Amino acid sequence: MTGQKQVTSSDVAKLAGVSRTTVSFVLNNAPNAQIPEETRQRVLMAAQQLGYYPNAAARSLASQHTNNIGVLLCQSADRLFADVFLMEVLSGIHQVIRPKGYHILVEAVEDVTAPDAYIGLVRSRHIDGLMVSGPRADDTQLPRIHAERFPVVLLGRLPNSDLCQVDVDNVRGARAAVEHLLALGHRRIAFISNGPLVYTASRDRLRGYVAALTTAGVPHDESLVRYGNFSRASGYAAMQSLLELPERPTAVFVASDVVAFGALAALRDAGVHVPDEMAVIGFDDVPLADQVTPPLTSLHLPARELGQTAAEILLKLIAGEAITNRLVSLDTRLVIRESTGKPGTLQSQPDMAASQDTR
Amino acid sequence: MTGQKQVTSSDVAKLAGVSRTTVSFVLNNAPNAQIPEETRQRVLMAAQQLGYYPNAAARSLASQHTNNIGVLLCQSADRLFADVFLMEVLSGIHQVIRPKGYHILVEAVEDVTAPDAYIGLVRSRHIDGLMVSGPRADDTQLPRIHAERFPVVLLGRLPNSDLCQVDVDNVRGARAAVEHLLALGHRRIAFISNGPLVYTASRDRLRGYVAALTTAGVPHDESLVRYGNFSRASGYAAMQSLLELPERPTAVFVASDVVAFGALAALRDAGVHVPDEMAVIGFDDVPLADQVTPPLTSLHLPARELGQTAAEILLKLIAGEAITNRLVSLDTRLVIRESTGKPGTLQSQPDMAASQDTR
DNA sequence: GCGAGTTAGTAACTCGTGTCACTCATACTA
DNA sequence: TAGTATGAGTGACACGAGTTACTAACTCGC
Repeated sequence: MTGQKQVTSSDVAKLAGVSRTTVSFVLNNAPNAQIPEETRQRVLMAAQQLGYYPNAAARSLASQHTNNIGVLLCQSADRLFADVFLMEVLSGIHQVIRPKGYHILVEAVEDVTAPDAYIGLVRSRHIDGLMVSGPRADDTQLPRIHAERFPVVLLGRLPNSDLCQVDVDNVRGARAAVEHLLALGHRRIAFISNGPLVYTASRDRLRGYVAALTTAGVPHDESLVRYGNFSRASGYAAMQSLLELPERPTAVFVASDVVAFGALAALRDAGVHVPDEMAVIGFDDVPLADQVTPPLTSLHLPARELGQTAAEILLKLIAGEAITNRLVSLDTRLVIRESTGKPGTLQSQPDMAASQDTR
Repeated sequence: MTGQKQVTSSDVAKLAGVSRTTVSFVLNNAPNAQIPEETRQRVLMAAQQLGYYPNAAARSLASQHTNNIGVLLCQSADRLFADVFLMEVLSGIHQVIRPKGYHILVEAVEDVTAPDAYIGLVRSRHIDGLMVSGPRADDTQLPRIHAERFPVVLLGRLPNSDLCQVDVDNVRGARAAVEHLLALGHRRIAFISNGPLVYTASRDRLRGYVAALTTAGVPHDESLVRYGNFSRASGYAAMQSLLELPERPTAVFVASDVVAFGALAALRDAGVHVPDEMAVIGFDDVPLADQVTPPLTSLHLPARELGQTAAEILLKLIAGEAITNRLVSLDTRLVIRESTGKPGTLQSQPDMAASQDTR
């Protein structure tokens, strides 16, 4: 297609006056072969001069590895948020993987349950390892691939699986959120979930909420719990419903920033002042969480770090190393803004590794 | 690494009782070879039964194409926005490319000016074509790759280049924004750029602003122009400066939503009501443009369509087809929200293909 | 029954690199 | 001097598929 004749290792060998084998040894720093510095330099010069780049396909064919890792995106319901989140994750993966000479093959799949959704990627030896973002329990290919001992790391939780998994510690994050509200003096704290409880993340965030209350000796009032569905609208509705309660909560933990935006809108429309009449804390710390009125206190997801650690694990798996810790949980970071009260106005009681927003 | 023995076409041939050549012919639907249906079925069954997937490397080596296309991200200054935007673009590319059997190799590069930044991807025949997002004029590899007649499509503008380019029509978009304000009756309209004028996009948006005013016979007042730098803070400062003018504008076109968020904050802090005392219109229509107070009227960037058209062009280039239109401009779409006034309250004068926000 | 034309299928070469096993000097040892 | 290391480098095969040029068998017309 390009019309350009490819420079091969034979050309380099010819120019350097050595055999092709020697060229290969020099360029790959073969540990066994002894090559005198003088020859080495001659080969390197020749390669440089000709602008030689080894053919990737030939190299893969011979060496049995591609230096590609696959990133499979099974986009979940919260698209909007997933977008920006995933780009950060990708960036983290890239950061770790590039210095080792790997490339990223991105694959999005609409229907993971299709029998041929992505197994071809693995079987055709397109990639050396696979990263699955948003794994699903009804994915039948994952077990098969795992059974073939193909390196796989999941970004997200998949219960009852012994695959390597990297995820955010949703329970601890939710706990931290509620503890922050408790530390500010709130006792009547409501909860709006990010999504339905079929999602592990939603379940875990609810669990963290309950746990924090229990630990603090605050009774868990079921009537203060509402469910969102990842959308702004669901947050609006949930908050409206909470406002109709005979005894209003003084604070609400919304397990998703986007849903929290809806809640904020509902509060504004109802003329309820945030944070004086109602403190609001979100989750995810989406990029524009500090742009709304009032700027939203939230829990920052370590997206880049998720990508990095997952990539490190995957590289180990590819190298055949043993993984000691198959379930990694990364901590969220509490970012305090104005929606929970101006810092310092109330009792400021540093409960966790909380950081002021410095964007 | 995986320990699993790969199924080869020889295995399939053996099982089907034919030669390897026949297997290849059947599986690739070779147009020349005549294969009776009965044999065809036998081969297909055998392949199916063994779970045969052709080895990608071997296939690439023999056929001289990889079925991979590279997407190079040269992240620009407006990172925050780029993230979500790029994911949309990727999605569009994927949509077009996947059905044709192509995969996406994502590569981010921090320093494009490095002599070896990404040319290896091309030279090593890792990919069949390249898409460059955010191309830069000081990129020295691009001309070299182009000279080798390697298929390349740019996402963005690169003046003085005969490479294929797909971009948003920033001039027309800006024009539409200002025309909307004019149609609402505004005459004193300020401008805040998204970034410094070294960026083509910034220059074009300014040009569109001036063009719209000129066409409408409104004199262009230089004192109403301010420059942002992609950040919220720059928008805040720019708007403050505009508010200090002896004769305030009644509307402002901010050539970036993020910068516009800053402007909105400045207006709120100054107690200026939007849109009654000051109409504000943004550009980009970032996902949370409808989440701020008041929801921001903006121009929607067709991110997915950008990816799609770029992908279509790249596929044509790879196939060796001639490209008639090397400079494609996609139109933005005016999304009217509350920051320019409730629709219908003033004279509603449909100026362009404006659509109500239906998110 | 014979050449021409078609059908069905294959042997053998190619793609470019990695790597094992082996050679040929030269240097060192006893 | 014979024998053995060691250093420097190569020949040849493997990797798995695409593809060209060819053959063998079979059909048809006369």
